[in-house]
Amino acid sequence: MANEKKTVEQITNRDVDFAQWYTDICKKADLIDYSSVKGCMIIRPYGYAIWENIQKNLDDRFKALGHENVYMPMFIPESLLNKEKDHVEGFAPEVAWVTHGGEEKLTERLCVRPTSETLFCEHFANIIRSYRDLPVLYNQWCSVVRWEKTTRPFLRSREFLWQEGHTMHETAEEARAETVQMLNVYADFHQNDLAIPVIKGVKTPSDKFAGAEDTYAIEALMHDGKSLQAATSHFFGDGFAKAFDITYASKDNTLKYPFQTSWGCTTRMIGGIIMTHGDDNGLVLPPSVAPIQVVIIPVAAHKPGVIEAATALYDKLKERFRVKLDDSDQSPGWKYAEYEMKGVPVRIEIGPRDIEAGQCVCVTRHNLEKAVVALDGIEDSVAAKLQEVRDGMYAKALENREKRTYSCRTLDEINEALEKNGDGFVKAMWCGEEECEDGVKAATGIGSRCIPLEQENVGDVCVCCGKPARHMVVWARAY
RNA sequence: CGGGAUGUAGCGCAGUUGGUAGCGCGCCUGGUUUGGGACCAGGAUGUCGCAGGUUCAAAUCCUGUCAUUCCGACCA
Repeated sequence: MANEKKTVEQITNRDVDFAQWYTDICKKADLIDYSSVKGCMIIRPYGYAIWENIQKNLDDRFKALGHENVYMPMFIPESLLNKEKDHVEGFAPEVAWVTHGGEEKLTERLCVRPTSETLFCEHFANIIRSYRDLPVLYNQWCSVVRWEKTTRPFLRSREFLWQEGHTMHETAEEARAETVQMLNVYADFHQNDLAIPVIKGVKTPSDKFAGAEDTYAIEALMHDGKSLQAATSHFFGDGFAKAFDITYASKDNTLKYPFQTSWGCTTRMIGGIIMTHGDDNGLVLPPSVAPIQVVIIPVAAHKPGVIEAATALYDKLKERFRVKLDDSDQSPGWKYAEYEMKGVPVRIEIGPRDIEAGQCVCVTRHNLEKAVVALDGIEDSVAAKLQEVRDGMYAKALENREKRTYSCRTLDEINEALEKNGDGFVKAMWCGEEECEDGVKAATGIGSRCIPLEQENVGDVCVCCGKPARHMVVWARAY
């Protein structure tokens, strides 16, 4: 009986069917539910709470750097979307159109924003007059719509939540510095808060954002060896400014075009958390964004003093941590499994034996190790445990990435490495020609992810054509 | 967008040659339990994804459609 029950609630083994495992976690950890429209997911309270924590953390970081939040409309008139040529070409195939208002056909159809560059540009043209108006440092939290063909929860949904920063600067240098600064914010957030190691790099020209001069990105390697673009930061130069006629009077009293950036990250990061840290027991959440950082489970709760001790513990911890006391009448074993599925970083068990001894049992989610901890000074012990979880998670993720990173000099070496060790990051040299980028993809199935900012010399010639190499590129299969 | 698979109770599934729907878990009530998904007894829950069609009769056969999922091509 017990076995049957376990089977019903169990998730697919991660290493047996990674895709199915991922989907199971999304549903069983109560992160999402499906709606009746393809690719549009319902983010449930537990999933949304993760997003809120991500938002809070990043929003504080943005504001500390002088950015202000704004809100733009969700509709873009077709003529406005069409103003920048590369931009339209990039997004037109995947926008959703509004053609009617009530029963009446609109004279001009409106697209549901797939991104808001055009709206920001239209607005910037109206508000930027003088060099004194610069820089403009805006950000917006909203949802955007892209009519994807293949959809997956968090990783690729037709509507997704994100943040898009849009800034305007006097000089190209200043805008470029902003672009890199924000890339670093994302990288720091991923590594320190999400415990996800990332590679910072520049996209190859074929992989740039539609309308950007340079696209920077951070790439993270998931447990199955596929890469996830976790955030992007774009340097626009003055291309959009020219297309939208945004000018300002400079100090020398001449009209100039400002330089622009945009940068964003999405609910996709939640998918990244799942695929980087999750295991066969379910989700594993980084303490920094976990809706519940500590769960307290009273054991033998009916025995005198147990609930009182658990409540006292809860009161002690709640000032410093997001803590939950589960005093429901489920069995302790059920609760252990439940909060493991939900990825709660630290679990505290407290029963009669512990109370007697003035201690509790502390279990860290990422390695399921149990430790006996004194109730005296428990706040600091829990803080240390949470740090231990974050560090352990990072180390584990980094170890997986190192294990799956291959330096290759030839296409054959790439195929051999992937064949032998499975998917991962391939470091290989590139001449800079798009034909060779395509050539690598055709010969090995992996694509260029980015040109890392930190370059290494893996060889002197292009892995594809053998001509002199210009960059070391990281290649991988991607989500 | 192409190829495969799947839609029956909240979840996992069964349902034979067409005859009007069942099992396990969960849920509710009562009791006993409680240190790794407890046990006993009783109870409630369904337009069989949706729309057409064939038939005296459709969960079952046919057509269409929507959604989920996997594999490719495209994209955060």
